[in-house]
Amino acid sequence: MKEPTLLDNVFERFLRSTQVFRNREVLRHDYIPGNLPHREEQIRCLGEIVAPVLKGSRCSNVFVYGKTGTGKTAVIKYVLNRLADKAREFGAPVKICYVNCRLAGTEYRIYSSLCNAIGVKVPFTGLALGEVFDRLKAGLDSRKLLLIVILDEIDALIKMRGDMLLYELTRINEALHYSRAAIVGISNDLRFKEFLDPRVLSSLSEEEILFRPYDATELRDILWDRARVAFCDGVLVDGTVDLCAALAAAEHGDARRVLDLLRVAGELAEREGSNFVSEEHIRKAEKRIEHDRIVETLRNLTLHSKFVLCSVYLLRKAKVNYAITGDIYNIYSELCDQLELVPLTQRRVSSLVNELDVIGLLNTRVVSMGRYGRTKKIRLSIARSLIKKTFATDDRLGRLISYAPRCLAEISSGRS
DNA sequence: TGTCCACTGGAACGTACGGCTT
DNA sequence: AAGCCGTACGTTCCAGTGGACA
Repeated sequence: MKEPTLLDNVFERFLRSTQVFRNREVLRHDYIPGNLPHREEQIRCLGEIVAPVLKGSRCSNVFVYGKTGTGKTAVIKYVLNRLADKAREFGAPVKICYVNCRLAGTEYRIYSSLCNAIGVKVPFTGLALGEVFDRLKAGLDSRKLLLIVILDEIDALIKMRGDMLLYELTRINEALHYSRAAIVGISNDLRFKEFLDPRVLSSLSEEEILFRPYDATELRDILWDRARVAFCDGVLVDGTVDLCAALAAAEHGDARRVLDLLRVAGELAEREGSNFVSEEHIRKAEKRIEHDRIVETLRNLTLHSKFVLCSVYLLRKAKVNYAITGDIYNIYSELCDQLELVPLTQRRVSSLVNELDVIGLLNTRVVSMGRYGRTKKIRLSIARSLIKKTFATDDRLGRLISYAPRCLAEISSGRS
């Protein structure tokens, strides 16, 4: 008989523990529920816009915008899935193609997704953009289809590549004789319209639908809807759902975030072997999500940004109240020397400090110290322990975390 | 009131690289 | 395969800045 391993024990405990989730998939971002509370108006509006395709006419282009987690993608997928069902029922030649522009990345890949959706084969690469577009038009016309193209995160594409693709797509019907295409553009950025050519804008925005953020009451309804399916009966203690909703409402009414919060809280309860999810679990989940976000951000920094952050860390460790650009640059250069790397210029390091400020790892403020010049006061805005823990696992940075810079004594004598 | 410090941050430019295009 | 192009990353240069200090 084999001895049970550590992992066997983990699995055993999991299987024996009381069940928290009935169906945790319901809490994932990509799950499309059968009911979308507080989006009835948008559903009806989009439904009315796309309905003409059931009678063989082209529908208007639609421009949908709203912040992340306001239900744009879910509503559109929901409505167009239903439309596709109805179209099959009535034998209408409708084809729907969903493309996430940010994930697709290039115009070529977007065209090639559209080609694949209507059954036109194109190589992964190698063709001129114009050629792929021509094949799309030819393929579309020969199949006599009503194509609805959903371009999600369209703002990401425009910012990266300009609006050429949208210009071509909004004019595609001029080149078609037997088919018609309509575009549903989805944008997270409300100012995105400013980037568009007026001709593209007027064509794309034949109809517009706005998704405003959910408030706490609406988030609570959404959450209850999902929670009833996701969790076993009696698992959610009174007040947990309300707390989740309140926390997320305070941060721009993002429904995705609230679902994450509840899922992670449930997982924490599950691991503890608890048979209910309490407010305590929600608080822990919030900390866990924030912790994971910071660790992920730290890991993904470039080497030099890590060095800059490490310099601020070392200053803070030496009890220096605040750092200024010059100090940080001195320590940073010393760290580079240690690893035999050529340091970047102070100008560049100053930009890196700004970037670290923008992503919330540093807190900076431009100050004038009179005769002693104008500079920037820089502080850490995350816990020192988090940096230590994350960088300790890195070969090179692990050494630097415990390094004592020579210039530190001079700095700390002047400013502790 | 003018000087001076220690930068800030904009602009122009160079280089490397990945991916598109022919 | 090779050229082209856009982008990211970085450098160099420099005008501008706010307040202590003489």
